[in-house]
Amino acid sequence: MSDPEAKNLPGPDRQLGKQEAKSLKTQASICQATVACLVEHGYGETTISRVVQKAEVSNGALLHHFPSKEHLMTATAEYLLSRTHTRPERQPGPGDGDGDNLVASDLLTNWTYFINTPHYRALLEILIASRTDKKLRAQIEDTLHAYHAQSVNHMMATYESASGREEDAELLPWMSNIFFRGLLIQDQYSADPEQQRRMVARWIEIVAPLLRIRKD
Amino acid sequence: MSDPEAKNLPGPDRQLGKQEAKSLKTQASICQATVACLVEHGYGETTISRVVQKAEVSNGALLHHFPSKEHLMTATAEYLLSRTHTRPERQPGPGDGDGDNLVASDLLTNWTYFINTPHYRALLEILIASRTDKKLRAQIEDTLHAYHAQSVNHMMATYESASGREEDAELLPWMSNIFFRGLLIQDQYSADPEQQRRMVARWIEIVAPLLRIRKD
DNA sequence: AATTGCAAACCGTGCGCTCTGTTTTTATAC
DNA sequence: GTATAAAAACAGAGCGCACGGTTTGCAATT
Repeated sequence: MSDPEAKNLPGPDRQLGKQEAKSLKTQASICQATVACLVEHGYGETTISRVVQKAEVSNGALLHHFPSKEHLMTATAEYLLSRTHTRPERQPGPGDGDGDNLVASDLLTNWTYFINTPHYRALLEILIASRTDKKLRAQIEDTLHAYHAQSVNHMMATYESASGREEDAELLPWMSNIFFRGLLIQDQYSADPEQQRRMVARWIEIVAPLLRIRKD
Repeated sequence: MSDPEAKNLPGPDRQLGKQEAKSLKTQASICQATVACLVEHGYGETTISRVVQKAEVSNGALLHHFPSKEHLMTATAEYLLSRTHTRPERQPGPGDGDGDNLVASDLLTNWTYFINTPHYRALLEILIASRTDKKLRAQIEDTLHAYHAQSVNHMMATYESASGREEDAELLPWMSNIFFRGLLIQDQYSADPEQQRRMVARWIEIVAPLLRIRKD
């Protein structure tokens, strides 16, 4: 039983005792359950008792870690964003020689592996709810603004304008995000995946020639 | 808004007695109050009691006309759609000679006087809620599908492709709608109206050359 | 007389949240 | 090492409240 658990790992991971480890584990499983409920039932029907059931923890456990529903949602949003910041990097295919195809495949990757995913759907549920739920918004808006700023910075570091307009480098990627988001909302009630794919393709076809990947 | 024991008169305006007139008036004021609540508080916080308070009617009156919250929302959606189908027709300005400007001004009109309005925001609230609220969706999806079909028809009757692709006539106006919708959702938590205006302008600038107004 | 339009008290349910108790871990004294 | 206390991690019954919806009553209209 003599376990000197003082494994001084260098870096951000400190020595974490048994309690801390278990705590983090349950928190993670609660957040995952929240994500699942958001995807399956939407924000309005995501109740604490449902999350508790899904995560197979007790009511008390959840409220112990997240003292209110807003805290739970904020934590879940941060959980999602932390798993999201490491976007899948563009994998240049064999035939991607010129800049157009690079941008196009990057945008398509963004849609396929970043936006059109359960994780992003869950995040979008929280996002949409936070527009009108004032208590939630008060809790979460700092997180969302930070994410927004980071996204914009990432875009401007990745792209530059190929159309002769400097502003396009910031505008067009962000507009793509907005369009993709609109698609995600749209498709639920007029579900035609083929039409959706065509719209994504057309959008990329239009926007890609106006951008190129920044070299430096 | 169904009329159970209709007098089966051919004309749209029938003789309506005092009760019927009062009934319609109350229904309209309830729907207007619902719209106001949706815009101000969102779907989740739009409760029956709040609508009752706003409309200055009694609880019983509301539930008499709309036997459930879903019925109320469906009726409100139909109310909004009926006021919306008569979109403001394009008013060609003095300098709108060529087709590009016609399409551009049409799209801008669509954004300014149709989408970026309280009415459309309210409709969008119902739309978004109906994705995940199953009871609401069961009530309302026929209405929404009919609206969707009508919108597409209207588009295809209005525009034709100027890019050499037939599909653009259907695709691009619909993509504009989706983009505008995404903007509407976006702006609430990263409110920058100037940026919003720039995005609308840029999108129109990109899309307008690919379309032209159908002549026949 | 019968129906409709409306008023308002009332009720059942489910939600977020509190409260109390129990077990497990950790810090401290010996 | 052992004893002990403090604290943290749960578990679960239960509470207050607001919401959607029901019921009853009544006056105006037909």
